[in-house]
Amino acid sequence: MRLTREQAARNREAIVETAARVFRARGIDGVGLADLMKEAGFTHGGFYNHFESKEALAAEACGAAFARSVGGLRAVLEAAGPEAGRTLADSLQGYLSPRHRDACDGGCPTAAMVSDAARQGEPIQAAFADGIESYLALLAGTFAAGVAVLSGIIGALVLSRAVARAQPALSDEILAVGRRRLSD
Amino acid sequence: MRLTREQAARNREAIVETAARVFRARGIDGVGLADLMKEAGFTHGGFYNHFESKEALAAEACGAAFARSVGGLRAVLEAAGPEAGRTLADSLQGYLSPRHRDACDGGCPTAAMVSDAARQGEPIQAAFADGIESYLALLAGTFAAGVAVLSGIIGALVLSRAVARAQPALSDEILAVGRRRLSD
DNA sequence: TGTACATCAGTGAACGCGCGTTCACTGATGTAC
DNA sequence: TGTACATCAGTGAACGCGCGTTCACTGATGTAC
Repeated sequence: MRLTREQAARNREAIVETAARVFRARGIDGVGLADLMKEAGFTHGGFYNHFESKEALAAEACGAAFARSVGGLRAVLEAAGPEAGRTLADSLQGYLSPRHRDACDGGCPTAAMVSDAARQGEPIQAAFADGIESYLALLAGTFAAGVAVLSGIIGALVLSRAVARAQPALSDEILAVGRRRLSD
Repeated sequence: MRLTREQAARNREAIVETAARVFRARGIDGVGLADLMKEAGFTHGGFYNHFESKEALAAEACGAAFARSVGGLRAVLEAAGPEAGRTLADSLQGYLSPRHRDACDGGCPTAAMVSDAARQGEPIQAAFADGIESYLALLAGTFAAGVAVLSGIIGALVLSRAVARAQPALSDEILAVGRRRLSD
């Protein structure tokens, strides 16, 4: 049953991508390795052929989620690739859209996992710190301006998600106010 | 071993208060009922004498945490009780202090549990919605102004917590920028 | 007011289940000759 | 280039453990007479 090195690497990557998705949707502690491996198309026994521990995978998955997310923002700013027509303003409006609110698994890793991150150890928080620093550097000219924008949109998004099931109208209003503030 | 009604009510309250504390610190899914009951001073078998399920307790504990938190803010605004000397500005500065960042268990329940809340069902999100609406109503004259203030401070606090263990200096800077913005 | 009994908040053991992790095994790939 | 063997990414069962929840039991409180 031994696979080619290329296939093994592809399988490993599939596990990381799956983890990046399900950890955002259900939380790092909310997903078991058996479930995760099944979702990636494997049995769970093989997990330790690729990763030292669940925490190691989680750190890598957070890193991958941030890399993709930061890459998307960078593409918009450079007006390159498939994002050529989009502006930063479009991206920020999209960030505070009901669509993004309702799709944690492909969205901003910070918004999806902040309170998890606060309880995790150094390896996972390091992935967050790298990602957040990249955002801050890209978002505005100064550190302070970056913090202002990032805190505002993340705060509004997490608030809207925290009340979405109980008070959908309140959730929508919070997003709408956030979007309106961005265009000032 | 039957207790007086008063004692039973006090014990129940102790469980709720303990839950409000440990759920904020370690997450709702991060604490088991056995641990929680032990911390409150009981064996875990008696849990179901007081609550229908862990989720029911969690909803009540979130409600209690919000009630205390909102009550504190209201006391400041009315300049009443032991908070008579504090201003709203003091409170907001304190919200973005390293002290509040490092003490999830007694602090703002929204900041401590937002990403948990996003994954929970209606009963828990209802407690969040009530709490957040109270904050919005108290914080500023208009709904939009309330959303702006609340998103900004919650966003900054959760960001600072997510990177605190990996990059303490970055965490401090995020808080400092947040505080500076408040005094503009 | 005093007695007899039902109530119920505790205790502690147990339930089935899923968790992260380990392990013996398989068999095609990769390597050494 | 062909053959023999070591490597290792898979499989599937098992490990001890803690989870939420249930239950039989205890004995002081609360209630009915």
